[in-house]
Amino acid sequence: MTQIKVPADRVKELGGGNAVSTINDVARLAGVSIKTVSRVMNNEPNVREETRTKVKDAANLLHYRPNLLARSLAGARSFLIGLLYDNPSSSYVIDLQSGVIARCRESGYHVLSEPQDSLAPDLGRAIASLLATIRLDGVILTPPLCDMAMVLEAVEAAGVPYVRVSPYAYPGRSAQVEMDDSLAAYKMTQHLLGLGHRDIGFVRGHPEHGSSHRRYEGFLQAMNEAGLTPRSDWIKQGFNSFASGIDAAKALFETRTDLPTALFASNDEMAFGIMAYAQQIGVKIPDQVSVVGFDDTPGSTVIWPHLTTIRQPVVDLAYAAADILLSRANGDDDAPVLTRVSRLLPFELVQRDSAKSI
Amino acid sequence: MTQIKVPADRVKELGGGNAVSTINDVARLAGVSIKTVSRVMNNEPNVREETRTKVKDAANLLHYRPNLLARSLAGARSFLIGLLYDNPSSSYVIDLQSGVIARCRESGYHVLSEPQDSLAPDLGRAIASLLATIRLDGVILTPPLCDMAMVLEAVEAAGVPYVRVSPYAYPGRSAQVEMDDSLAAYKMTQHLLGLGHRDIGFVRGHPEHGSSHRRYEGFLQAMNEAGLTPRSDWIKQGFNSFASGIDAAKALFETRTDLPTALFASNDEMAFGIMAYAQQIGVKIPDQVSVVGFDDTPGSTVIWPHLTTIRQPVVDLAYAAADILLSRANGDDDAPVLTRVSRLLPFELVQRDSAKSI
DNA sequence: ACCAAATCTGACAACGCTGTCAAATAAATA
DNA sequence: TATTTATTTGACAGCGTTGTCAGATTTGGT
Repeated sequence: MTQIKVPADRVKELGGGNAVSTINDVARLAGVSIKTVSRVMNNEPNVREETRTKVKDAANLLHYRPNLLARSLAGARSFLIGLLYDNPSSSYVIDLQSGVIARCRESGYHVLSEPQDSLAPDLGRAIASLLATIRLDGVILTPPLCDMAMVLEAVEAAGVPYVRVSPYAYPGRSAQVEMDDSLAAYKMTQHLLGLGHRDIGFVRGHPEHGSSHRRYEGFLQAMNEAGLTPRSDWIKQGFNSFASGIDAAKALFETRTDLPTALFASNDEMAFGIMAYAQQIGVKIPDQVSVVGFDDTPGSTVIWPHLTTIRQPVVDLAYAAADILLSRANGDDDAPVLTRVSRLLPFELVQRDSAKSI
Repeated sequence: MTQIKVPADRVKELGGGNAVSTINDVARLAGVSIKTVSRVMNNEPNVREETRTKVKDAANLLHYRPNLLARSLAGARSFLIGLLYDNPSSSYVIDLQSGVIARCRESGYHVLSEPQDSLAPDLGRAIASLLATIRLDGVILTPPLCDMAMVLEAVEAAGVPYVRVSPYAYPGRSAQVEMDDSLAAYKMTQHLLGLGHRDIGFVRGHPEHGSSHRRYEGFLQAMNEAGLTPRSDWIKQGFNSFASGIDAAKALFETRTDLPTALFASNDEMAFGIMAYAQQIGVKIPDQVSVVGFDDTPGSTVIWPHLTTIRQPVVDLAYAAADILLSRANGDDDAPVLTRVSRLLPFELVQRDSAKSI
């Protein structure tokens, strides 16, 4: 296979040693021009098969890896994707990051993690500055950043393609990936109904969060379709935190007699709060009250009983987001339609032990 | 202040428009050479104050940001730090990442997050390849990667400075940051002792994990110093998982009569398992048995009662690791001593509700 | 065997910046 | 004032790639 006839010791001299070898080393060893090496490394057409193997062999011999920075500078692509986020839960961010990185690796891309302060007044400038400093091939925006005009404007002004994950503001303004929060809440409610529950309470999520409204809608719809009208004193406003779950539980359980048989919390954290409080005052879960959450955070298998909840496909969402960016960056550049694609990913209702039939 | 006399419309023509402006635009606008602009942007000495402001004004006017990629290619630094990790818990990784990013931002650096598969046989090659592709200015290695010979060799071969976070293998081989696991376990045990406990059990951590041994040592030392000999049937081997915590609890609580009054789990996850099982079989925590953990994972304030545990300064550790790298990269390049520095950071015993006095 | 059309290949100029070194200018000294 | 010395500036050559375009080679059709 190795068709190169070069004295073995020449290899070292050409860069096989400690220093990283460059395209020039490979070209010299293979006896071709650097441009041809470039063609081979980028799988470009119009290279004779014989030449191609010659170059590949030389590259392998020298452990040659094209320098990403040089490629970016010379070419149109930077092989860098930016992930902009602002702190939601750590597991959310990590899942997001895993998904993005997984997809990026498939295409030789790398990921720059750039947490931002969504409360900073100069957020727009910070992002503009970032994008001016590093010409990213794409940016992935997550809540709450993906719903902020300032952010969208900065990214658009820089002309960098972007995808939003689970956005709720400015629909249709960009490509996006999401799951159907409303349907998931609908299904969860149906699940509770199927378990025989009729007296179902709901703890609403943070009103600033788009998904909170969608989840509540899904709940209402399922109830309506079952011919049930939720009791208003069993609907509580929470703020997605453990503490607000406790508060909601306090209010809900005030009268120790007139209790709902099931409680649907708009996110896991609040469900944890409810369960903690219930345990404190001796309300048995799920025997007296079934509790379900939403998100499937790591805590849901730590708490006892394990929480029945909705698993968001965060990794997949992130993978899909990166995929949109990369298939645009690699393949058809002339597919502006892709810019506005929207992908809807399936969720999963994971049944554990915090809800049981009545 | 603005000493530039250029017709306003010229600004646009020079790059104030949509396109990102380059060092050439600034040089032209300021009426100096690009080298002088470079000097100003890098805060190099030997530039007249007048010239400096002239350049700065021009740069501001054009919203000029030096292109990181070009800087890397031309200069000796890449302004990129790599964070290599392999999945421990998501909160651990996120904390790590936050700390690294925080420090990097102070110096205009960016972070490449590069999860690795520590079980992959070609891990060394993967890392070598990464380092050949992107000339990183430094790499941060976390457990378990920081204890693998293959990894260290790859990084050393590439000649990239690196810092290890909480390593246990190959002491002294590199710069490192860590906390004193042994001392922390010692203090926690003393805390339990101070609460009046004498019958203390211990659930050991994963034997492959260096910190597991240190934590156990700290426990033993405190017990010894108190003149106590731990009962061997109250020492259980766990594997850092929730499930192994349950298993340990099962064994420990088998005889419902002869129970320890306190249980020290080598990590939070196992403590959660213990608490879950205890709750199941009706053992009251902390009334009958006090339980403490180690790590202060997010779950510890979700579980009820909230867990008394040791807070690892993960963010600070990561910050310190990046700091070592950056002070080397920026300041004294001729400080090879720095290469082997070791920083020990303080932990914190956080008292919550899962342990009470006897 | 000859010419046009494909198919390969290479020279060379970017990309945007930093490093080197020499030239120009200002300050200090005699 | 004439020199020497320190300070400030700029020209220019890279850094390791890709893009452009022209030249060389092969292929296909008579």
